[in-house]
Amino acid sequence: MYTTCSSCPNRSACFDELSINELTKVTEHKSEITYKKGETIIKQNSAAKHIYFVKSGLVKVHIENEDKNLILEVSGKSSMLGVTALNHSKKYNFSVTAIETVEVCEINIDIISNIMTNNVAFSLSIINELNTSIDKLLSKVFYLSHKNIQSRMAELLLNFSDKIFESKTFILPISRTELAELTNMAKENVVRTLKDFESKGYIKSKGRQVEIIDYKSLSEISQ
Amino acid sequence: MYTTCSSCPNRSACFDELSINELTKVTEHKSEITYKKGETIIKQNSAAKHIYFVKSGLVKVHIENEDKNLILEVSGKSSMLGVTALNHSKKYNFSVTAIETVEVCEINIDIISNIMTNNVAFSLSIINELNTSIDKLLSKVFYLSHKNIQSRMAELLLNFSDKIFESKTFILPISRTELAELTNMAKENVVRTLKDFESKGYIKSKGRQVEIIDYKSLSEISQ
DNA sequence: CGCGAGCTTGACGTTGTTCAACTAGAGTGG
DNA sequence: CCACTCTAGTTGAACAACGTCAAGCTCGCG
Repeated sequence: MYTTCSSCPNRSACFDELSINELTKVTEHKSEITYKKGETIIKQNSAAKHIYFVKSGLVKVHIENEDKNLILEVSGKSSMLGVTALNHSKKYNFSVTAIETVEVCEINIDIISNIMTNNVAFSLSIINELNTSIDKLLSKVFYLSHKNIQSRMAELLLNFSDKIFESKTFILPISRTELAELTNMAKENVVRTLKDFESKGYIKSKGRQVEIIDYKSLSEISQ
Repeated sequence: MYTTCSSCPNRSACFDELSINELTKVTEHKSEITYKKGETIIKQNSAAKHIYFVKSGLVKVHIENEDKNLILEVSGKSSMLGVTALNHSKKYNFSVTAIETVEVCEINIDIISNIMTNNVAFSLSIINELNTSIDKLLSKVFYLSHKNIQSRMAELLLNFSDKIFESKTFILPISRTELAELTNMAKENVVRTLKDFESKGYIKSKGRQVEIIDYKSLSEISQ
């Protein structure tokens, strides 16, 4: 289903700064693409040609490495991906992969750059977006250096519940192994920690199905 | 010693995008301030009123927390500090403290914002700057999640040698405790790791004096 | 029905932290 | 000038947290 950017309900916030003409220009130059689970949207270190916007579905943003992967975050609709390639290297510094069926709008980076050079409000909005990314990364650095596995898992579950699914019950969109890559722990410890939370009555879970029972306790554990 | 921004040898890269008039405007509105060791330049969570530029000396960028501190990086001349407060919260998301005598230029954030709304090239340069910060944070996330203490300490020493002091011999600008906060290890392990490197002939050290002897081995350890 | 990927469990080993005690050096007041 | 104190640094031993390994299990799918 084709959507014009001017009427897209899931567009990123920075599009609010565009004029009618600019929105039309973006609409004309964008491609809407559907990725299936497991397909690569952005490949780390490749030359940046496009900026991507998630219309629907969930993706994982991750750093690839010979021995050990690292998932930075799981994000969904209205996410803007690839803006961090707007530096002198012009390369993506992470990979993005669909973890379910995902609709993405792909816009040539030159179109975006061109609009930025003519529309300061849009540039400022991009700056705001980048600063949000920096905030997230600062939280991640804190999360990795100051929290134990219980705390990291609790925070992860609350994050899924609050930010991604907006519900106390949800289906984990990723495997145990990927949960491990997202929380920086061994996959065995993902299992053990989830079991522990269940035995303490904080959650109910079966396979990927999760229900948050005791939000307050999880919140305290996650600090 | 008063310097005009147009002739400042240590100014940040984004100033290259300013017109003569804009440089004059910044020069007229900036304050040059000297901070002594231990003095706070930016306080985390305070309302952002200024952007800071380091003219000389070293600062530590850190996140404060009740029980455990976290140093993000040590930076020196030409660093731009506080741009990440250009988001809707308008608060600094970290603290910056002088670790030696530091000369700083302080510019009102409204002056910077005003120039950004009139000069797209400057905004784009700020975007580039922010993307460099993001790259650094991505490296930090990787560093924290994938490297052991030996590897982290080796990387830190090489970073001081290559980036900050540009010399095989240097004097550590921070205490063992702060080294621990920067590498996310116990201060006891900072001591042990340094001793270990010395016993293996990778470095020579006495107090804060360090000499890199076997760059190659340290580089391998740090990956 | 059997295969395989992902999941689960327990035992064990390693890494790194914590604790407690000790040392060295710098600053202070008598 | 010498005791005194205070902080930073150092050391070893005990301990906890977490990862690794190996084996067994489950469930969807051909």
